[in-house]
Amino acid sequence: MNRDTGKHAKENITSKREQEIMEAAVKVFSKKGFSGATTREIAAEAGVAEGTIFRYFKTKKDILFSLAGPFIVESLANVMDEVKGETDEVVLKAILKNRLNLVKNNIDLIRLIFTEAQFHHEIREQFIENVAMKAAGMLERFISERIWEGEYKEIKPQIASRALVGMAIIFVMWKDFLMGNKYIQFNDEEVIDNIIDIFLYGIKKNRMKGEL
Amino acid sequence: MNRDTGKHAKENITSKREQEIMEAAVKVFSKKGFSGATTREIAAEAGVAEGTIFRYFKTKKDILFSLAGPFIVESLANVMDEVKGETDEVVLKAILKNRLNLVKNNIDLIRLIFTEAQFHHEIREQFIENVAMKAAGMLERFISERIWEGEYKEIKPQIASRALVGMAIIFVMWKDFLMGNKYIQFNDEEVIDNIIDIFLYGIKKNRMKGEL
DNA sequence: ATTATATGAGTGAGTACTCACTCATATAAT
DNA sequence: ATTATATGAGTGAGTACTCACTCATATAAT
Repeated sequence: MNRDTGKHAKENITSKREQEIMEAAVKVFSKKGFSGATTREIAAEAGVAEGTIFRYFKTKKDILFSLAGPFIVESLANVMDEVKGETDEVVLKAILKNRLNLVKNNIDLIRLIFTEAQFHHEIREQFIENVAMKAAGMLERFISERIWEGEYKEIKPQIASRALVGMAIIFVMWKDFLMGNKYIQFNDEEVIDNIIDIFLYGIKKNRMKGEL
Repeated sequence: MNRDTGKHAKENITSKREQEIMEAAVKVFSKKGFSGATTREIAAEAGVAEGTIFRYFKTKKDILFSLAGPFIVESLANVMDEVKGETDEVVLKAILKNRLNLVKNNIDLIRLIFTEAQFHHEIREQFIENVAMKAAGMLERFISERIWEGEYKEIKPQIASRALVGMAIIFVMWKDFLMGNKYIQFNDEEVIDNIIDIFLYGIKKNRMKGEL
C-alpha cells in the first residue's frame, strides 16, 4: 500500500509529527474502534500533548480520514513481470502470496478501515473505488483472458475472481480473529497451494492434475 | 439462529419489553457501533424511557452481551435429512443455500457481532466456541469422510472447508458492503452453483464434468 | 358491587463523569 | 526580535446511569 497523506489533495507533505500522530491513531483506533478511542489516548501514544493533535488535524474524524483516504493498492506490475510466461499456477500463487504479504503488513489498518467503512460512507466509497474495484479488476482481466482463450469454463469472471479472493481472505480473517487463541493455524505456503489447486483444477477445462 | 436471552442461564424468559429493547439495540448498534450508540437513542427506538432500559439491563454493555450471548447456530439436521442419498453437489448446495438464508435473515446482528468481537473478548470467545467451531466442524466431517473414501484429494479438511466457506462469505460481505451502491449484484442461485462447481470439480478426483 | 390498599413497570429530571476541542502561555527555530 | 510550534489546563456539550415519584392494574376488604 502506498500511504501518502495530504488531507485534501493539497499539501501532500506530511511532517514527522503528523506521521507520529497517524501511527498512534492506527494503534488506538484498532484497539478501541474510532468511537471508543479518545484523543487523549492518541496524544499519549504519540507522545505529544492533546492540543498538538488539533494543530495537525481539524477534528478527530479528520485523523481517521487521513488514514483511510490515501489507501492505494500497490501495483502488482513487478510481480507480474517476474512470472511472465510461467504457468497459471505459478502466476496465481505469486499474486496471492504478494497480496497476502501486503495484507499481513497492514492488518491493523485494513481491519480498521473495514470496520469504520460501516459507519462512514466516505471511507466506504473511497475503499470501493480505490481498492476493491481495482484489485478485483486485475484478477478479472486475467480470468477473462483465459475464458476467451477457451482455457477456463464459461463462468462469470467476476464470480470466479471473487471466489478466489474469498478463499484467500478467510484465512487471513480466521488467523486474525484467533490471534493468541489455542486453535490450529496453518502454514501460509500450504494454504496458498491448496487454494490455487482447488481453484484451478475446478475451473480449468483441460485437467492435467489430480486425475488420480 | 436460535435467539434466547436469559442473561445468565437463569431466568430464560425475556419479557416483551426486554425483546423490544434488544431489537432496538441491534438497530442502533448496527448503525453507529456500540461505542457510537447512545442509550438515549436505543430508548427512543424502542419507544421507552431511558430509565426503563436500566430496569432490564444493568449496563449498556449488558445489552450488547445479551444480543451476542445466545447466538447459537441452528441445526442443519433437517436439511441434511432432506438431501440424504443425493449427490455431493446437491448436498453442498442445500447446505450453502440454507446457511446463506440464515445469514441474510440476521445480517445486521452478524455484522454487529463480528465488529464488536474485535473489542470485547467475551464476544469473540463466545462466537468462536458456539458458532465458528461448530459450523466448521460440520463441513469438515463431511469432507473428511469423502477423503477417507478416496473420493476427494488428500487435502486437509480444515483448509478445504474453510475455502468453501470463504467463497460463500465473500459474496455476502460484498453485497452487504455495496448496499445501495451502483455496482453489480449477482443472482444467489447462480453464485452458489458456481461456487460448488469450482469447489467440487477441483477437489474431486473422478471428474465427470467440465471435461470440455 | 364498591372502595381501599398494594404492587411494580415505567418515567424523566438529575448526577457524576467523559471527551473533543480551545486558547493563553511557554518554548524553539529563524 | 519575530514567528512557528507545542503545551495542557480549561470548557461545555454530551453521556451512562440513578432514583424519587407516578399511575394503571391487581388484590383485599367492605
